[in-house]
Amino acid sequence: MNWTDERVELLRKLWSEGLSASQIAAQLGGVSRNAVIGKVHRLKLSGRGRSTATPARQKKTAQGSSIQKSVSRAATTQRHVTTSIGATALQAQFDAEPVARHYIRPVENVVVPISRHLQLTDLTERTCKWPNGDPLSEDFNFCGNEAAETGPYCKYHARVAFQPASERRRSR
DNA sequence: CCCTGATTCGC
DNA sequence: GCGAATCAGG
Repeated sequence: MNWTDERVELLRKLWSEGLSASQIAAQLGGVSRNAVIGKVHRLKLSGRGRSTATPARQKKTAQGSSIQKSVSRAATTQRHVTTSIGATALQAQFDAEPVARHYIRPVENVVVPISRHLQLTDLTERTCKWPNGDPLSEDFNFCGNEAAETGPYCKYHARVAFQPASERRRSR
């Protein structure tokens, strides 16, 4: 899979929108999240808004090769920045979301991979059975992507179904 | 355990 | 340039 102009453009867009590398990889298709991250770095747009302010690291010993123990941590200008990180009150303002407002909400804030339009009769044991839309509606369909052995859903839908806590960390 | 991005390095 | 493997952290 090459990085065509369109794909790079999409990558840029999604990345700037704050999507995670794995999500972007899922949308682009045919690439791993590592590929996305690698590309992001190559494009020099690693620092997005913020989220994982991971400090530069320096390790890694190639795969079972030489053991480079670079112990160069001497010249570290220690600065005691008086970070006044507001121990922000946990009470954020929760917008009261009337359930009856716009009830046809797109399911999740998580971007779904390809989302095919499979009908109920098209489902097999290996297809993700994540429902899209209103079951009573005509355009109701299923994800249909490859489902994991661990469940009826594909990797991404399984995530949105079972782990809302993990990613709620990052503020959209 | 799940996930995230960051880095290195062989290709 | 590409991305798997790995690392480091939440």
